[in-house]
Amino acid sequence: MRIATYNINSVRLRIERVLDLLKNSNIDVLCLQETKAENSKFPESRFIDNGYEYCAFNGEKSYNGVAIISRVPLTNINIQEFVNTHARHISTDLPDGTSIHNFYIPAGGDEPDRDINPKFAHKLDYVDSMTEYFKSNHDENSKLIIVGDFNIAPYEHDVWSHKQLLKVVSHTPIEVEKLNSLKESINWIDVAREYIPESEKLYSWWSYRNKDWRKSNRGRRLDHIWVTNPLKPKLSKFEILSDLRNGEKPSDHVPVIIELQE
DNA sequence: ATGGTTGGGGTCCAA
Repeated sequence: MRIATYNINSVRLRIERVLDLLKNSNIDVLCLQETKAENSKFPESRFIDNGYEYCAFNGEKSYNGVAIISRVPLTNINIQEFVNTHARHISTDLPDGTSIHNFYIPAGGDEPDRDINPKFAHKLDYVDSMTEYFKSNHDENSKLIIVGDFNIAPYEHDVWSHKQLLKVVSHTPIEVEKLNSLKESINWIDVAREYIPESEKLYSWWSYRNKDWRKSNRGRRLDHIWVTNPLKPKLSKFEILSDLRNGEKPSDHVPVIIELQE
């Protein structure tokens, strides 16, 4: 079973790119963020026509939006609201009973101060609300996967310069602390760092504002896949498709993939 | 210290 997460920054603009990913990387379940399409405009038929019969989506006009695209049946599709009504979450069960939660955590604006920046306050409250949700509704012995654009790069080597980003939203100590509490809620395992040591630079996002993303390589690891302990022995592969930052009209994020043995 | 780019929808907001 191959599961991917990808912040696509408009599913309609990049539908061909997404279909290529599904085909070329043999994906079973794809979780998208920033679809930027209300549900009536979600290109569901394009996925169905390409062998992905099961689509669950939660969108809104212009902003946010998440979706799960699958070639295996999805059951118990559920949408939770955290803090407000933004379309930032969707979850489903897979045939083997594993539940998967797909999140688009708020970016948080520019100023890392909750008293003067409501977007930053929203981000911190959002992560707190996720922590409460998992603590009260789930436990570490269930088969659970959480994926998405978390908009937080927790470790020193999850950003290109720890020192220069300490006061930049996505890598501030308060955000990292909130993310750590979420991680501890039901003892989540950060799959990326099971495969690639914390001492190694690892990114999933590069800003559009750098002329040559590869040359400047000012990246951040904002996209995550975490699993609970019962799934740990089933993990068989981890990939970040950095090459997809290239080509015509790329997203600023790249796909992150895990493989689980059946 | 500043500005750099992109997408959606509509002449600006969010990332």
